[in-house]
Amino acid sequence: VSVEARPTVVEVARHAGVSVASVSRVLNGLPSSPTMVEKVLAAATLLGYRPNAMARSLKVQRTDQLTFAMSDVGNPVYVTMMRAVERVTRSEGYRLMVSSVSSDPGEVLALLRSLRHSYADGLVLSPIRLTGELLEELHHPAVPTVVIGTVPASVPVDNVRANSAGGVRLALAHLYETGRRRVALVNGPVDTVPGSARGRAFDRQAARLGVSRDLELRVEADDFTLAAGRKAAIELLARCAGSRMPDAVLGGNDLLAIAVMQVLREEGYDIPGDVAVVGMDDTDLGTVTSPSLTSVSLGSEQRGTLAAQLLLDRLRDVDRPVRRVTVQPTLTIRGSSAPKAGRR
Amino acid sequence: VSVEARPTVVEVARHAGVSVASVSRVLNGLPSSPTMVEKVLAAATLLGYRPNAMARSLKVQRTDQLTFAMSDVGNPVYVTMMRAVERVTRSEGYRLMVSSVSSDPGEVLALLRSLRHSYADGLVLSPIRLTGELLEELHHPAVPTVVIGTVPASVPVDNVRANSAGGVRLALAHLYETGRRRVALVNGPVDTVPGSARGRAFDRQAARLGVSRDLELRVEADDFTLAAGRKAAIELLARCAGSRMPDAVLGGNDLLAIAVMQVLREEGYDIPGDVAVVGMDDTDLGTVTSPSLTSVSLGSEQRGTLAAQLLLDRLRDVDRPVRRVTVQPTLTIRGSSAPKAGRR
DNA sequence: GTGAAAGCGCTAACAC
DNA sequence: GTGTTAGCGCTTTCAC
Repeated sequence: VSVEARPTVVEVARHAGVSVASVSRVLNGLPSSPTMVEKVLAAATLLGYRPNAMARSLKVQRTDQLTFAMSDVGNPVYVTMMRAVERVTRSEGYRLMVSSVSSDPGEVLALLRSLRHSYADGLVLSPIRLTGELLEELHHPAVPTVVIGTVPASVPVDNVRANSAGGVRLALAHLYETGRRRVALVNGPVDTVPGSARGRAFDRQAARLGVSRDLELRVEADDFTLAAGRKAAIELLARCAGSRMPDAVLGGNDLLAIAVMQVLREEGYDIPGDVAVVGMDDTDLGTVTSPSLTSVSLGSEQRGTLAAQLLLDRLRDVDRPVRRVTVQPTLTIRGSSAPKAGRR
Repeated sequence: VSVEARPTVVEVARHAGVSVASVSRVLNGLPSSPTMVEKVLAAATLLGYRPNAMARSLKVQRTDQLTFAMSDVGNPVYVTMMRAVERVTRSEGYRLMVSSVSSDPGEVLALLRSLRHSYADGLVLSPIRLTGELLEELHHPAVPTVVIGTVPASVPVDNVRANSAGGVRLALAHLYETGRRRVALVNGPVDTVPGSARGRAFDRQAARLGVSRDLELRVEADDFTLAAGRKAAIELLARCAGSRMPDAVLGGNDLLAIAVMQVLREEGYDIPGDVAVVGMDDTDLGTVTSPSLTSVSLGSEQRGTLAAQLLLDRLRDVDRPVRRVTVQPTLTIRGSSAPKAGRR
C-alpha cells in the first residue's frame, strides 16, 4: 500500500468537474443544488478527501483548538477538571491541548505568551499562584481566557471560583457539631490562591466558633501533595505532643488530609476515635482510604464544565460582559469524621 | 488598551527595510549578515511580532502538535502516561493534544481517521480494545503512530508493551512464597487486551504452581473500575462462601484490587490476615489504602516515556524499521500481602 | 547574502 | 447557484 498524497479541493473539483468554490460550499453545507452536492460528495468520497485543518485555520483565522493549562496533573482534581473541560469543548467541535505547567508562575506566563502564536482559540487556565506579571498578562490575553480560581475583581477576565471559605465553614461546622473543639489545619502553601483563602477562612471561622485558638494548630505544607502533607503532619505531631493533641484536622486538600491520616495511624492514633480528619476537593482518593475521607467538594467537575461554557460563550461573543461565577461547596461525610461517642 | 492586529512578516520587513525572505531567514536562524540580524530583530521586537503557527504549519506541512489518546482518564495509569508523554514531547517543542476516547473502539477509530485532517504530526495511542477495523487502520495510519499496548506482530506499528504475563507471574510467585495457595483473580473484561493477557497468564502460572484450580476463583469485572470491581468482588464472595474462600486475590489492576479490599473488609475479612490482595499498575492509589496495596508495576511512566521517544524517532525518520519494546514489571510489596504467620 | 515571487490548501468576496 | 480569484502568513526556491 503506497502512500498517496492527500487530495486537495482542487483535485476534488477537477474530478467532480466543478469549481473549487463549489466544492468548498458543498463541504461546508452552504446552499448548493442537489446535483452539485451529489457530484462533489461523490468525488470527495472517491478520492478519500479530508480538508486540511491548518489551511482552513489560516484562512478562517480560527484553529478549533483550545488549551487547558493546570499546575499539577498529579492532583486528581485537575484531572477531573480536564475531563469536564474536554467533554464540553469536544462536543462543540474543539480539540483540546493540555499543558501541565508547573506551579512556577514563570512557566504559566510563558504559556500565556506562547498563545500569541495563535495555535489555539482560547484558554482555560487553572493557576495556583498569581503574580503581578501574570495578572498583568491577563488584562490583555492573546486569546480569550477563563480562569478557574479566584482572580482580583480588577482583572477583567471570566472566571469560575471555588468557595473555599464556604467550604472551610462547612467542614468546621461539621466538626464542631460532632463535638470537636481542637481543630488543626494542615494547609498548603499560603502564597497560593487556595492556600491563602483557606487559611484566612479557617482563622475566621475558628474564631467565630471559639475553637482552635492555638497557633501551633496551624501548619503549612510546602505543597499540596502527599509527601508535603506527611512532613507537615509530622511537624504538627511534634508540636502537639500529649495533651495538646488536636481532636480533628482539616486538610488543605484531600492529599494533605490523607497524608495526615497516614501519619496519625502510624503513630497509633485512631481515626476518627482520637482525631477526625476532613479533606477538601472530594476526590476519588478519599473513597479508597480506611476510614474513607470526609471531604468538602469544591465542585471541580462543575468548575471545569462551567469554565468551558464560559469560554465557549466568550468565543461566540468577544464583547460580552465579564462573568464571574462561584461554585458552592458541599460536604460529603464519610468515616474519617464519625462522631466520637454515641452523640450526634 | 486597544487590540492591535498581530503584525506579520510583511510589516516586520517594511519596518526593517528589508525583504520578507530576510525576515524569515533571520527568524529561523539561517545564515544572514550581522547587520541584517540586528535590523530584523529590532523591528520584530518593536512590533511585538510572533510568527503565526498555522501559517507556518501550512507551509512546512508540519503542525508541531502531537496527540495522546487514551481510553479512560479516570484511571491514574493513563494520567501517569500522559504526563510522561507530555514531558518528553514538550521538551522537543511539540504541543500535546489529549483525546480521552472511551473504550469504545468506534471512537478510537473515529479519532484515528480524524487525524487525516492533518492537525497533528503524530499519535500516541493507548487503546484497551483492539478490533479488526482498528488494526486495519493501524496498517496505514494518517500520521506516525505508536501504540502503548500489545498489538499483533503482523501490524507494522511501533509499540511499547507491558509484560502482563511477567507481572502476573511476579504476583503469583510472591503470593505462593508467602504461603497462599488459593488465589482468586478478579480480572477486567477479557475482551480487552490487558484483560485477556492477564487472564491467560494467570491460568498458566496457577497451573504451573499447582494452585487455584477452581474456576470459581476467576471472576471478570465489566470494566477496570472501582464500581465494576465491587460488583465482581461481591460475586466472588457469593461463590466462595465459607470454606471455599480464597486466601489471596489478584486484581486485574489497582482499581479492581482496591475494590476487592473494600468489599472484603466490609464483609469482615482481615487483610492480609485472612486474604492477601495484590494489584497491578502500582498507582498512587495503592499507597493511600490501609493496608497499602502490594502491586505489580507495569512501568506506566516508562511506557509513556518510551512511547514518546519512539514517536519522536519515527518522526525524524519515517522509514526506520518498526520497533517493539517491552517494559519489564516490578513488584512492590506493601501491607496487603504480608505473610499470614511469622513465616517468610 | 539578499530579494522577488511562488505557493502550502483553504474560504469568501465578487462577478456572472 | 456557480466560477474566478484574491488572499490568510509563512517558507523557500531561484536569480542576482
